[in-house]
Amino acid sequence: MSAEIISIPRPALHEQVAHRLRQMLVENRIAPGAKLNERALSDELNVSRTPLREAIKMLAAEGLVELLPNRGAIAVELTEQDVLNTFEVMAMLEAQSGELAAQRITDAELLEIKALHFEMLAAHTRADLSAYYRLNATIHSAINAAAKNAVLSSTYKQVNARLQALRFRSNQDEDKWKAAVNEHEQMIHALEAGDPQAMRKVLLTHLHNKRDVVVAQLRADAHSASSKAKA
Amino acid sequence: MSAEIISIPRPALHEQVAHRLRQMLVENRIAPGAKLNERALSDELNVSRTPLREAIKMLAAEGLVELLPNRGAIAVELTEQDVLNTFEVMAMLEAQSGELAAQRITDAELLEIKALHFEMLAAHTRADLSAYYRLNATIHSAINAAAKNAVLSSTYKQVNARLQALRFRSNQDEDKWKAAVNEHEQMIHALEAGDPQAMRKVLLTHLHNKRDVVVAQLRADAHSASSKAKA
DNA sequence: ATGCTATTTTTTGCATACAAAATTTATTTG
DNA sequence: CAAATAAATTTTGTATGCAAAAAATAGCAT
Repeated sequence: MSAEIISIPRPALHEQVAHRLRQMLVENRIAPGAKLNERALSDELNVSRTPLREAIKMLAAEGLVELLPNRGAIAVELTEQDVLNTFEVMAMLEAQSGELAAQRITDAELLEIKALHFEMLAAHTRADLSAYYRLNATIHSAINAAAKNAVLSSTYKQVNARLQALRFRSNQDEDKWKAAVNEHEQMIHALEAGDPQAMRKVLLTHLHNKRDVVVAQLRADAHSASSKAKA
Repeated sequence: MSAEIISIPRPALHEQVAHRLRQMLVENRIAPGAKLNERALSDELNVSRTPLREAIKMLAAEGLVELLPNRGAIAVELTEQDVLNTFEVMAMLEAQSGELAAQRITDAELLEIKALHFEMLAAHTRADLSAYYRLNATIHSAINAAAKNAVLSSTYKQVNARLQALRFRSNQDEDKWKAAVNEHEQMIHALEAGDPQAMRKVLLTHLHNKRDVVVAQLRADAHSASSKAKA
């Protein structure tokens, strides 16, 4: 019997475009509230408007852009209340993921999370912010994957995506960072111990703190923006 | 100052089409696993393929259809494991909604939920299954709305949509129904008492039971299908 | 008949064309 | 000069056309 021939055809254009648009949104190359001009984007991405529009519709369903009838799409602009609401949901998704992961994680998965944790410490030591955030996100994804629930994972990814644009800029101070690292270590202990409730608790704390950092940053940004406007 | 002129333009075609496709999927007019033929659908819905394809992309992002590269889209077919995973997420979303609702519900919202509850009893008494399911869904949506978290609501709606096609058929027996009604009454008490933990608990039980009903139905269907195939 | 290959047909994916709506610019009027 | 209005431009929304891929059919060999 021949092995299944898995052709890996490059993803469809609308998928590629959706991917690139997500990146642009997360990296704030498209600012919150900014219009997504179809002609400009199709020029920039070298595709026709058809797959571009299909991608935009997907992002709208994901909650990353807002569709204005006859006026195209804009990047979502989260109010502080939106951010709080989103964190309320994220906290619950992470708590549940952690709880399930503590019950279902395999040894290999746990080892990988430990390894990622050290890599994250390395990135922080090198002051490589980009790598640090990437590894942090990867660790949380790994915990999620360990929960062995695809619906939970996809829901998590989708809600989390809305916050990525914010966290990309949020720069926490040394104390907050130490607390975060401590919480990550507690997570690893809880996973090792197979203690779902401990896992839930530390993740709720972790998300709570993350929320506070992001909201503080948000307020600082809003303030500097308004004083800039005055000047 | 003139009042804001709110033109209520009929929604864009791709929205209408998405809505109708969702309905068709929920009502099993498009069976799980069935192909969504673009030409056939655009004929049936009297639209060109462009808005149809945009709608399909939205449904894909919502998890209602699956996109097969170069082979179009099919209605998602949930395995039993998928159903269990989905209920695991739904239970958590409902539990959290209920917990928040118990803290945030207004008197008016509570009264409306009570009214809906009696309407549901009426529908059941008349053996009006369709109205019964609709009212049941409306009550759960109302609890959700009372949680005052738009992100939670939209997430809830999206995950719930995947189960609608299943529940549409699931016919519970009298005992199960009495238990469900009892749980609904407990919910109302918990909301009145403003008791988040009681609310969480009863909703977890409620979803647990719903899951069992649906899974049992699913297994019965699978069995009758396979014995039919044999004959 | 069965399995394989070639040909036709269908279907999807993408680009383009056209119509309708919104936005911008120009013009007019007080 | 400001406000209002009208014309021009841009932008979105939808339909259609064409190419590539997949599916179905037909033909052929064993």
